[in-house]
Amino acid sequence: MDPTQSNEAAVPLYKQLADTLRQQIESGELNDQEPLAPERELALHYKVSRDTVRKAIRLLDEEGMIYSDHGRGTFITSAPLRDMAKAIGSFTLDTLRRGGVPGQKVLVFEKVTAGMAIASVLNIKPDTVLHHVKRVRLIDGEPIGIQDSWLCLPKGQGFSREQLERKGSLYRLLVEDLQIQPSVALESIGSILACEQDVALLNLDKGAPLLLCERVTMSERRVPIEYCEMRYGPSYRYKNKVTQWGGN
Amino acid sequence: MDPTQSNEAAVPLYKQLADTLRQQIESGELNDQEPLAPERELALHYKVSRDTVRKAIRLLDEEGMIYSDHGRGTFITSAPLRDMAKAIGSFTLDTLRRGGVPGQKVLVFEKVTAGMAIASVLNIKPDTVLHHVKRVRLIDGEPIGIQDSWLCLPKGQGFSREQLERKGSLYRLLVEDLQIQPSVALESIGSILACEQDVALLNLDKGAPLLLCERVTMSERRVPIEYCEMRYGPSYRYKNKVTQWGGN
DNA sequence: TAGTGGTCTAGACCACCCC
DNA sequence: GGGTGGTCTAGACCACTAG
Repeated sequence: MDPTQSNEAAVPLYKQLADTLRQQIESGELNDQEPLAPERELALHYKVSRDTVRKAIRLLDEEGMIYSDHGRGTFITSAPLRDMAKAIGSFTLDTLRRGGVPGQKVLVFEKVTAGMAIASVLNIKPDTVLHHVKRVRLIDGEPIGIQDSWLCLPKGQGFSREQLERKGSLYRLLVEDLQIQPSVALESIGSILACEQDVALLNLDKGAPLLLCERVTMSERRVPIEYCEMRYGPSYRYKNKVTQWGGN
Repeated sequence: MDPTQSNEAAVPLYKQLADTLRQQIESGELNDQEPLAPERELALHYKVSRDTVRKAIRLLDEEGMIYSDHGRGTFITSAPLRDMAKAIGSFTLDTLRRGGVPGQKVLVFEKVTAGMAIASVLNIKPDTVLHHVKRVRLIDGEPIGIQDSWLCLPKGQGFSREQLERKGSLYRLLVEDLQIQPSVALESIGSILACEQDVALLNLDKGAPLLLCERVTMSERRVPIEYCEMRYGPSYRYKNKVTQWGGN
């Protein structure tokens, strides 16, 4: 627990501590709704300052692993709730959690120039060259949804169809191969009737209702990097966590 | 900027500072994508520690108002993105932002005993008494969605139909009248065909696709307080912000 | 009243970006 | 090299909860 020595990796102390605690929780060393050790005690035990402990706790809180009650203690979220929180934002993890095998079939892989609509949401000039990828998402080989992605990558960066098919996940390709870390995405979600192509690709009945999700993904500098349209059949459920309360 | 004196309200310093900065941004004193003053400078100017400044900045970051870049500075999110972030999680705010007038029509207001399904998601014993409220949501008087809520309130607490109709918002009723602050909600979102009742209430065509959103809302102590089923017609778009990346 | 989390401070050093 | 945000510390006091 010392990032100055062995500055290999150089993971911050509070992240190391969070990893340690996360592992303890997931391995069942600590039971649901049981209190964690008090912050001061953890600080003493791991030989870090209380502030560092608090940062680790905050991280785990944001992940939905634990929560703090003023004056009472810090408690472990119940296992069902933890599982649900983990499934959020990840087709792959959610599928695995339900015991399914995630997959994809790449239908279209091309470079295109941005039209007005996409240029507008990505905040770029029309006719900028984009990567366009159209995929069918599979669970246990069954088609579940269609994803149309338009990516605006930094000049000189790109990837091949084979690279994407090997990774199996566009997100992992961005992070691992292109060093691009998505930080925030804004989504607009609605319903729509399946068109003929949707019916054919997803193996649905005519007139089936679809979940339509449009997403703009931004890098850490809040530069839009991807616009994505997703269509899911009625059997898929999108998971979400709400933490902002404006006054519904 | 001193909570020890005039301990009226006793709003923490970093929240006061966040309010100040938020107001400056919204009033246009600072322009989009312009850098904020450096943290050390803000600390000096407002006579607080740098750590307090950082807490305020973190708060505004979570709200989507600003973002920080290591080594470069802290910048103001562009206005369109700020607006979109503000609309999240709030039917009322989103509607107002689009220039509409939000409304509601209460269809059902009753006390019921929990069935097995609802008892399970709310983590309570079956036959516990719940408030059941069914409403149609309106924009400019037009029906947009149907919401079915089951509320599990602390013993002795309750509210009347008139109270709800006066507030116009179940959320505000919880916070202002019952001192219950929602902290996290987990949602499962999918699509479904409108049934006969949906068609009639929302004034849709037969076979219209609906957005179905099921939500469990929890209090600050992670006690489930509400289960809600929402059905929206194709004209409504649900807004969402994604900040967790597990590996899509 | 004792114990917990929440806020605040002052100062230090590191990591990153850009000139 | 100079300026920025990111991490870390040690200690103080406040606010809330529970026995």
